Amino acid sequence: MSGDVSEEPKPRRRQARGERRIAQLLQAAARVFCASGYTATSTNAIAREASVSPGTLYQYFPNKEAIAIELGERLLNEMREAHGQAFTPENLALPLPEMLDVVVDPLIAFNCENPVFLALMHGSEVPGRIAEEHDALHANLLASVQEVIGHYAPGLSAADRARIAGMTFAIFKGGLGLVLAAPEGPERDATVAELKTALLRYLSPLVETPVTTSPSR
Amino acid sequence: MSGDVSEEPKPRRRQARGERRIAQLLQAAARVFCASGYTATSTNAIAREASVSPGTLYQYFPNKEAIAIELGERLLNEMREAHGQAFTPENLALPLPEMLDVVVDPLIAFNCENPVFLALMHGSEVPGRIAEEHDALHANLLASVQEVIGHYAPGLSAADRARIAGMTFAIFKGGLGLVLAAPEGPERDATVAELKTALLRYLSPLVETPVTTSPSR
Amino acid sequence: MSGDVSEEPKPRRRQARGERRIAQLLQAAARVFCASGYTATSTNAIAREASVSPGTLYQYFPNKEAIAIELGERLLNEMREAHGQAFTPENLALPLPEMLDVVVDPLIAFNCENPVFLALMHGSEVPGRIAEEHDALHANLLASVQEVIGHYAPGLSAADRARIAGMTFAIFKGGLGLVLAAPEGPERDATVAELKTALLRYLSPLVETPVTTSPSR
Amino acid sequence: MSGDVSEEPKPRRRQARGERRIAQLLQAAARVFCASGYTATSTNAIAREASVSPGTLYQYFPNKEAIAIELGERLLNEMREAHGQAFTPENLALPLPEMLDVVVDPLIAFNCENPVFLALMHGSEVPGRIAEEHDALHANLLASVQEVIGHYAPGLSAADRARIAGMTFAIFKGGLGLVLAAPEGPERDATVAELKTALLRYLSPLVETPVTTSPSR
DNA sequence: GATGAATGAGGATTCATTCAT
DNA sequence: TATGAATGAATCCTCATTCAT
Repeated sequence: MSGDVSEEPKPRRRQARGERRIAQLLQAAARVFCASGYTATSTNAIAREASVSPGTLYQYFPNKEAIAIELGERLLNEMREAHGQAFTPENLALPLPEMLDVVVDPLIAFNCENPVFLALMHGSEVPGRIAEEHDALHANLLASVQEVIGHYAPGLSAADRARIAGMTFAIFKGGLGLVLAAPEGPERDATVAELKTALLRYLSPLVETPVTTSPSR
Repeated sequence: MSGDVSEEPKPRRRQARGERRIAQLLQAAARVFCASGYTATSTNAIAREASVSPGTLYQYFPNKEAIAIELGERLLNEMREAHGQAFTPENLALPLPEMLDVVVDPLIAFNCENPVFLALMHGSEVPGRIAEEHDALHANLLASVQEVIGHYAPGLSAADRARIAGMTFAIFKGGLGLVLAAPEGPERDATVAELKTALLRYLSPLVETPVTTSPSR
Repeated sequence: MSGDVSEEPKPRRRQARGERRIAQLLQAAARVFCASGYTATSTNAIAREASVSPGTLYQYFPNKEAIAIELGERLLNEMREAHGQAFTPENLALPLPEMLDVVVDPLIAFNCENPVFLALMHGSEVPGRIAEEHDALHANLLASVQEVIGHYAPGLSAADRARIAGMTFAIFKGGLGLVLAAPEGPERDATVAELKTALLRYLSPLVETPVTTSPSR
Repeated sequence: MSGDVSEEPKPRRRQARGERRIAQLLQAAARVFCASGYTATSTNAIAREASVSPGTLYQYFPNKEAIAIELGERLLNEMREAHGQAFTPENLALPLPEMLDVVVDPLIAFNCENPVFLALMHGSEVPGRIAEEHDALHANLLASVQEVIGHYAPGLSAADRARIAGMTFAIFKGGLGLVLAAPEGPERDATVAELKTALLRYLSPLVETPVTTSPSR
């Protein structure tokens, strides 16, 4: 790991160059996916957007699907790195409204800067069925939501938790779409606030507090 | 020449045949849209599914867009005819929870029988931007939601009402996706219940009643 | 021819009806050929222009080619009937300039009223090779020109006469195109005059007169 | 990095290959246009004739029109390069008969070697109307003819010159068709001679010479 | 006869993917 | 590695022609 210095420089440079190419291609893909949707995006268009030849694209990705998968993974990691502290024990100890602020705001911010994220999750657009390339992303995020739900409502059955997490995630995705569609500025802010309101209203009753007024469930 | 009976049969039959063909094509299109998504669906695939030659398809529709539009319109009308009584004055006079039962259940039932409906609304998959062919459908439904919202919360500003209607519709669409993804049976029923819960929790605080039970906002 | 009256009425009517249909179709074809050219014209377009179903068209003509052929033949006959007296012995006895007036003017007039004629002769547009459907028309007219040439210059060898007739006809067709392209009015008239001048200049030297003014050959 | 030799070969080769492909496609197009006429020619047929896939054709030309345009331009340039000296001051100073020899012969020779030229000018076959893709070619040549006419008959009004140039060009095109239709050998030669005769006879009277015998105009 | 629905091969064009350079 | 030319299957759509009514 430390020793063999003589042989590595070139590979490293190559790897570095390769990494740069990959990043370049993924960014281009992100832009084109956003502009045209995943299905309607052609690999040639991605290559063109990346100012690279189609051959080069295929040197790094076997096909369009692989690009979507890699892009999704990277975004997920990036999100985790940037805002992963959202799910720290301290945050999870916060009361629900505060937790939502701390967790949802950065999530939305991240998605505003990376609108592909939602594009990838809408994925192959077939409602109810999610294509392989977008599945991992989806499953991953859903798992996080489940975890949080489980934290705030530990008494739920696995099925209930899954269902509630699914609904929460669905609300979030739907609201996120509205947020991204709103023009930046007060309108978008209001939409964000509305989304948080919706989530709060949906989730509050689940939180087991000593004094619950409405046993709505 | 004598009675005006002799002339009608043929045109009528023709029209009937044409109507049947159109229906057949639209049903085929519905199936293929559901299976592959709107964008990825080819007109040839629709023709094949309808056991018809491509030329025949083009005798009735100038292009894929037109199929989507016609399909959307018909579904909308069908829905209105079947469950249009949902928005009767009597129903709008019901308390929110009952109204949701009366309105949402048939809507969901309709969508379970016509899953294209959601596929069409997800439309061209680019989040935030809705293609022409799906726009009308979307706008139409959104208008209905706005109306209902306005009915239950007449004091809202136009902007607020629009935002809330948008969020309500988004929640509905998201939940509907979950419902359609759930296998028929108790799981689907539970998902439907969950969706109604979500909508109820989101909308209850808007209802201006003297005595509000849950001061969640 | 005289007796059998009882059976004919119906067939006759039928034939009459058929003739009307055929005329209607040919007129429609003429219009469409003129507007789009022979090759680019579809049989469906002809049927539509004739306000008739494609099936009906094919009841009278086996294919597009047959339409062109029949149209050409009819035009030729019409032309002969209307202006066939052009080639009477008296006219052929006229001096060349007068003959040209008497022959060319009606020809051009006829073509101005029936611009398909030229469209059909340009035919399948492959220069030098003339498709079957337009060949007969061409050959027929060329034969007439040869006859006239032979009349005015009886001393020519068959080959010379054929060549000169070909060139004469080519000049006429070329000039006719210019005439049809010119807007009706003085410009068209001038073009007609120019065409006659060209023909006269080309043909004068062939006329064997004792005193030839221009020894250009 | 040291000499600028290392970088050029590839681009150059690429360009050379591209040029070769374009040339190959244009030659193939020329052959097919000649054989079937412009309208009836399909891009697939051109690709097949060029032993190339349809995709390759579309890498170089956006559509059939572009092929015709490029082909026309190249032929025009080629013609100008090969026989452009035709319109030198010296030639224009020649008496009409000699000028025709010097100008028409090479023109015809060029067209015999490139019969597409005429096919392109006959163009979209609708008499009187010339499609965009063939218009430039036509206009260009017509302008040349006008220039020459203007040189030999400077006293003409613009309208007269235009009309005479049009007629001259029409005669030339018509005669050229006959030439191309004639089998190579004495028959073709005779046809060429006949065409020159026709042009000479048509144009001679225009030439303002001190002693004109027949003021036919 | 007349209709117009139906066919299916064919045309223009695109695109994921491969390959020689 | 990088290029971009090349491929050919697949798309959308048209059209000559046929056929049931």
